[in-house]
Order: sequence, then C-alpha cells, then structure tokens
Amino acid sequence: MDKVVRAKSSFRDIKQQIVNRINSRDWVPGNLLPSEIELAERYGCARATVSRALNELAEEGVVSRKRRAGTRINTTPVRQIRFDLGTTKHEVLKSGAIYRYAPIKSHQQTTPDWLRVRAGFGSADEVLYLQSMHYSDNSPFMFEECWLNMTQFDGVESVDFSTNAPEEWLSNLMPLAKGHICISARLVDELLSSFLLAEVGSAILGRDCTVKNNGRTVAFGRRAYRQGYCMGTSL
Amino acid sequence: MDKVVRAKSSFRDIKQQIVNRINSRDWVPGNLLPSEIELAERYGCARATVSRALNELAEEGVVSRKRRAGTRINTTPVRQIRFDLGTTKHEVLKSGAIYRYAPIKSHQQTTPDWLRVRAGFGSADEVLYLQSMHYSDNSPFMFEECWLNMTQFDGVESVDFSTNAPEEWLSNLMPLAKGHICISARLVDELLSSFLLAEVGSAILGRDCTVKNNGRTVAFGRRAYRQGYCMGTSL
DNA sequence: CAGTGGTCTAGACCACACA
DNA sequence: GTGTGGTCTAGACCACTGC
Repeated sequence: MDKVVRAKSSFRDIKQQIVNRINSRDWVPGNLLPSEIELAERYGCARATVSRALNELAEEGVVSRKRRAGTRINTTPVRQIRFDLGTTKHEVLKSGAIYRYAPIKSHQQTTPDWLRVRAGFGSADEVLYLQSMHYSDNSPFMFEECWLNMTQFDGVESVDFSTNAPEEWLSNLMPLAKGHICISARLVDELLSSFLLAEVGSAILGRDCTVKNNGRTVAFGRRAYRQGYCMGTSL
Repeated sequence: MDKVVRAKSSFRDIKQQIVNRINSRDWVPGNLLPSEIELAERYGCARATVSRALNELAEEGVVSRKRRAGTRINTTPVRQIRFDLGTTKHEVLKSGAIYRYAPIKSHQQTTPDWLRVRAGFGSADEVLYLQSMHYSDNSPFMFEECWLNMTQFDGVESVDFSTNAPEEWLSNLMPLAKGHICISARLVDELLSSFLLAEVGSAILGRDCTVKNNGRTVAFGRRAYRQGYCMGTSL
C-alpha cells in the first residue's frame, strides 16, 4: 500500500487539532466541519475515532451535530460549568478539614402553603421539618433546613437523625433521585446570624434543592453557607 | 446456536437496567459490577456497547472505573450540576425578553495590586477597565466590570465597545478560552444600587471570571446580577 | 503476570432530514 | 433518494495496576 504512514493519532489528538483550527480562525464559528468520513480520511483513522472526537466536542458545547445537516461550529459556544454535588461531609473532608454535624431540632407539621407551592408537595401532606448545622474544623460551615414529605417515607418519624444528616440519609436511600436546584444570595437574619456567626445584614450564598422520586416531590432542602463561601470551578 | 435470542438492547437500555438494579438495591453502592465481558455476555451484546453504557454512567458520577480493579458503584454518587455559560445577550433573549447593552465608562490604568494577585496578571501590565450594564426588557439585569490585559491584546484601546459588550467581543476572539469562575454573594453598595435599582444592603448574586489563554491571564470580569436573580438547573 | 478497562478498526445497518 | 450522523459488532492490541 502506498498510503501515507498513519501519524500517531487518537481521538484526543483529533479533538485538539479541531480546537486549534477554530482558535486560529482557520475554521470559523457558524460554518460546517467536513463530514466524519472526510475527516477520517484526512487523519488516516477509522470513522468511529473521528466520531468520538466530534461527539465529545458536541458534549462540551463546541459544535452541534445533526443528521444529514452535518457538524457545525457553534457561534456562541454554549459552554457549561459543572459543580460537584457531593454531600457536605464529602466536601468538608475533601478540603482536609474535620467534619462535624449537629442536629438542631425537628418536628412534624402540616405542609405550609409556601412550601406546597414552591416545591410541589401534595396538598394535604404532612412534612417532617429538620434543622441542622454542619461544621468544618468546628467553624460554622452550613446551616440547613429540610422538609421531608411524610407520605413518601414509611416510618420517617422514627429515623435517627442524631448522627446522620438528612442529606446523607436521603442520598443513601435514593442515590439517583431527580430534582431541581437553585443558587441564590441571601441576607443573614437573626437566626442565621446565631448559627453561622455572621453579622446580621451580611450577604451569603444559599442553595435550594427540590428532590423528586417517580415524579413526586419527596423533600425540599434550603441551605445557607458560611460567610465568604463561594462556588468555584475551572473552565 | 442455542444462544438465547438477543433481546432488544442498546447502550441506553443497559444503562437503565443497571440504574434500576442500583435503585432497587439489587446492586449495592460500594460494590463491584461484573466486568464488561461478563455483562456483554449477560446482555448478549458486544463489549463496546457495555463499555459505552458504563462510561456514560461514570461520566454521570454513578460509578467509578479503574483498570484491573473494575467498575465500582459510588457510595456517595458524585453527581454534578451544570450551568450553561452563554453570553448575557444569549441568556436574556432565550428568556424571551428584549436585550440591551450599554457601556458606562472605560479607561486605561496600571494593574491594581488586588487584581494582579486575584487574577494572576503580570506585574507591570497595563489594563483597560470597562464598566457596562445589561438590560432585560429595559430592566436592569446585570452590572459588569471587566479588566483586559493590554499586553495580551494588540490595539485593544481602539476597539469599539459602544455596541458590543466586552464579553461578546472576548468570546468571539477566543471562543474556547480556559479560566476560572466563582459564584458568590455580594452586598449592594451605592454604585450597584444606582445601576441595578436595588436597595443598598440587599444581597445579590455575583460572578467573577478569570480568562486565560496559553497560560496567561488575559481578562478578569466581575458581575453583579439584579436582585432576586438565581442560577437554577435540573438534576 | 493476569485481568481489567481504554482505544482503535473495518465494516455494517439504521434513522433522520433535506432535496 | 441520498448523505449525514447514530449505533452496533467482532476482533485486536495496549496500558495500567492489583495480585
């Protein structure tokens, strides 16, 4: 065969070469890329290899792919940031600090109207309300409120939350639950101030989380992080 | 052949079956899954198909894979949340509102110390400082400050930012730049108050972004979103 | 060193969407 | 119809790492 000796190439090299071409404005956003077959010939590899490279670029938001239409470079690359969503225990331990959890109080109540509307609890549901603190090296780290839908958990009123945080318990019980999450800014009030040791009127990061299972809302969590906490990640 | 007729199966079906087994506590977090070869036999498909299913589950944080060691179900599934990172224009238009951008001011200056340290600008670099507002249906949406490293952009001082926001310009120029992003809570001061029409002392969501190219910091952006803005996504 | 996952190939057929 | 990408296969070799 007189075919050119195949240069060392893998799906990673191909990805990089395509990205380079885009960055050097050799291939311009909005335009089509050559087809998989053509690229495979050009790079001297199998179509599957090109396919993997292009699929990962699509996953990363660099290109969009459609049958028949081809692979197009996104004009405004729909890039994404990702944040890990482990348990608080996990997060604190990963930072090298000592983790401590402390329950504050819990009681059963009828679902308040705001919660029914906010999280989609059924109308007559009873909830178990839990308040707890998480500490990092014995400094306040996060204040958590949690409402558990009692009609969705058998015997939840007798679960022991003295050493296990509600989030730990829930993530063990339904590790792959669906839901919705929302990051917002909150002002520190008297209650938060006392637990988080932050001045009343400070701004802190908050996180609301609705947890669903089989389409039914099973829990709602509301967190307030210590002052200065921020969510960071690389691009 | 007396082999069982292959049930309809694709990598999606296999993923679902594995997830089902985990949810039903048939396979328990912390334990090993059967090897690719074994699963391929069990499901009557090629190893590559099982491999794809398992790789996607790993990508989603459900399992962890290691050579020789096998595929293990994560005890605390390291799930992730993702946020789209389009331009502000994109975000506002997607919500169905009218977008408007307005530059406030810009001037050249030597890099302040806090910025050199914060974002890793070189020591003697000059920066171009830009202030601008973004509106959604003519309501304040976001206040943005941007510092551009002038040693990294030729002729940046003569770029026209009267109709193009710095972020638009930058994302066109280097669509796939690397960097770091940080979400935090901010208090509204006099300056923010006047532009965002929020009360002094309110809490709002902020976002800092360092943009790098070839390992050098080329820009730093600091945003303040309108009061009540939150970042939400589904799980 | 042996078994696992990681990658690649060459080929095949299918699904889709545009002409 | 026709040309894309989407998926699957059977097989191969490699890279890592726990035994």
